[in-house]
Amino acid sequence: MPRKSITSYDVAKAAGVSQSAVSRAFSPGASISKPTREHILKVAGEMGYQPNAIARSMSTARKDIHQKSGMVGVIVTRLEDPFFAQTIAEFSRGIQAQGWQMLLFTVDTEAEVDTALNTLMQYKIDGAIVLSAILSDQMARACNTQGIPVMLYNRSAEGLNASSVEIDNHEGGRMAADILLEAGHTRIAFVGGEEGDATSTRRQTGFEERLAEAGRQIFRHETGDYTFDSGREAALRLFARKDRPDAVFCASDVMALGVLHAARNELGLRIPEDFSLVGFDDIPSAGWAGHALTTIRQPVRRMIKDAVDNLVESMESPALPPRIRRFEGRLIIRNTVRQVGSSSP
Amino acid sequence: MPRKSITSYDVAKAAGVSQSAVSRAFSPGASISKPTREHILKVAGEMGYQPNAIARSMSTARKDIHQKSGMVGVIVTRLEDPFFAQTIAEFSRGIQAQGWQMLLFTVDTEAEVDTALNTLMQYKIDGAIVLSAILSDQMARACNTQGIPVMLYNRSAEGLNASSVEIDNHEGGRMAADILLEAGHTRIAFVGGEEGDATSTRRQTGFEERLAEAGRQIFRHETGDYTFDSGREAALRLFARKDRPDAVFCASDVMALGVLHAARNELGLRIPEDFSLVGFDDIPSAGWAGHALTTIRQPVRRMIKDAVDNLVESMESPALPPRIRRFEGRLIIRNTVRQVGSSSP
DNA sequence: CTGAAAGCGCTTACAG
DNA sequence: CTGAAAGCGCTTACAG
Repeated sequence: MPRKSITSYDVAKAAGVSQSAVSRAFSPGASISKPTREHILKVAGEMGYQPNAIARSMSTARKDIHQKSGMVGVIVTRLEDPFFAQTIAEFSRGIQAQGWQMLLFTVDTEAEVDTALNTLMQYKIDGAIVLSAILSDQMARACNTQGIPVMLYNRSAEGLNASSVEIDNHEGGRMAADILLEAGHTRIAFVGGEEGDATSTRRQTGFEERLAEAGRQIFRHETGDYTFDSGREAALRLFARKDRPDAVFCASDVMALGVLHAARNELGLRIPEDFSLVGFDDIPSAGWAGHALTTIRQPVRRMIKDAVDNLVESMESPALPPRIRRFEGRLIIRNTVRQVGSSSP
Repeated sequence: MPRKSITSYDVAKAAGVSQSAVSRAFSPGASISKPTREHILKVAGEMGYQPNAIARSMSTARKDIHQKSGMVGVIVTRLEDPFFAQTIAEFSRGIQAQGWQMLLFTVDTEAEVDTALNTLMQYKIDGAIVLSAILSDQMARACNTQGIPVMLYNRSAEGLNASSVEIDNHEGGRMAADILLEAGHTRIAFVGGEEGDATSTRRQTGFEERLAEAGRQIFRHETGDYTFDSGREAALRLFARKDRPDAVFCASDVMALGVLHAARNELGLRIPEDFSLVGFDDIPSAGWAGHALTTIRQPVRRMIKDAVDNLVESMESPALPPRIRRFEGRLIIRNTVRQVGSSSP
């Protein structure tokens, strides 16, 4: 027995004004006298009236102007990953704080991003955030002609008409190499993401570059998929052979924790006595006492605030050109890297 | 230079048919001939036309019928918590699989749930999911009269006109007590959520009930807020005194991991040699090799599938009465509880 | 400041 | 099966 919800006409009748007046009472800058607005708001409150956001969005469509829905679409893969969970949580708060709603779309592979965005566009989102994935050139153009700004997070744009916010992966890779070289390591392994993964590739490139400056190169390369289990398996492979690495750099904390747990509890190795370990991201569990993972921290809060602010600006001024922003990571020294001098007898 | 997006009128003109025909071509069961539909779909495809979901939602509003938007609102607190991250990830996939979109609202305290729901209702959501929180009686009624079914997850309803899916917390508490009693423990502490937290209270009640049956009671009670840090602090308090517990049951895995890390790495205690530890939920990191936490598993997949299916049914048949569903947890024995007989010399 | 009216892009009885 | 038209609940020029 659902009843029809009450509309601005109902309120108008009850308040003895026109429907336009009711609409104006609920529009912040509208031209309406203070007493009229207050009276209407009072009557509306008593009746439990709430403006219909869908109808508002509908009527907001004008010639050559993108229809405003008040919603921003967010596309994410692997939401169960702590790094993304934290990211989505921050985005959600940030978007709400600015008065927008978040339409969330979960995708399993990067290939689905275009389709997801397409679906979201049918809902007339005012802007889109794509996490750790890239969209096609064609899709970027479609967003562009429809006046929908796109923000790439944890990826960068390169020629696509999209803003982006990401960590300086190359420099982060260099930092990781730095501390491992400083500790005197020589057989340094790298556990990265799958072949072609942009983030992992950049971290690796920076890492190798710094290694090369010291006359070294990666001792062994393993591939994972950013899950704990893939880190665990990489560790098993890494330490199965006789010539073991004396240090491991992982392209993410989650994988590093997989390495750490497998090494300590399945392989009986000590960290950092038997090998040093460095991660990337600084997710909450990296700091837990029993992990104390040395890692490269991403300033997530600042990065997300920047991303949200920039997207909001673009949604409000569609003419704004896209902006690419890169943040610096910071080395967080905890207990998984051998101290200089404390190693050799 | 955003261009106006193309509408069904544009397609109609290009295809030489009426606008109604275009609309029908995109409505699954509509009365339209196969050749006409195919022709329209072809032309539309070439033009890149996509129906406007907002307009569709608008025109779907009819007398005494709730306007369908195709969106379900989801309200969550603490999305950064692994348990909720996993939950939201599953909900997102489940909702999408059924053809709905997810409008996500993050809230900091339970008091904000009503307001959040109110906002979501302005967007004419077809249904709502509230995670680990309860809404007011009044709000439940408002949803009811507007024909919006509400699904409570991880909470139960009791008289509210809302469906719910949750674990049997009472029985889960009993299970935890069971294994601890069986291991021969006598000084059993409990780390729960804040005063009045429904979930924690139920787990505690079941736990105490089983303890009482064995002629025992809780040795010490600590309070946390479901965060890792609060578990850590509870452990510090618990083991600061001379008369220490020999077992700890935590109302969540996250808190149990806080206890575990603090005990091992800050207090120098061994688990289960110095005390046994049991958690609740079985989040992914509970199973990591270095944790191997004994816990009560929630069948999350099944629970969420059930919740989504039930909500979808209610959205499609508004007359359906709410349904309360409780799932059984399962004891997952790992390495944090002392084996029987291996304790005393 | 206020009201009457057009328009947003669809869906769906209503007639043919 | 098909088209003309009303209607969904708003916003916003346009006149007063």
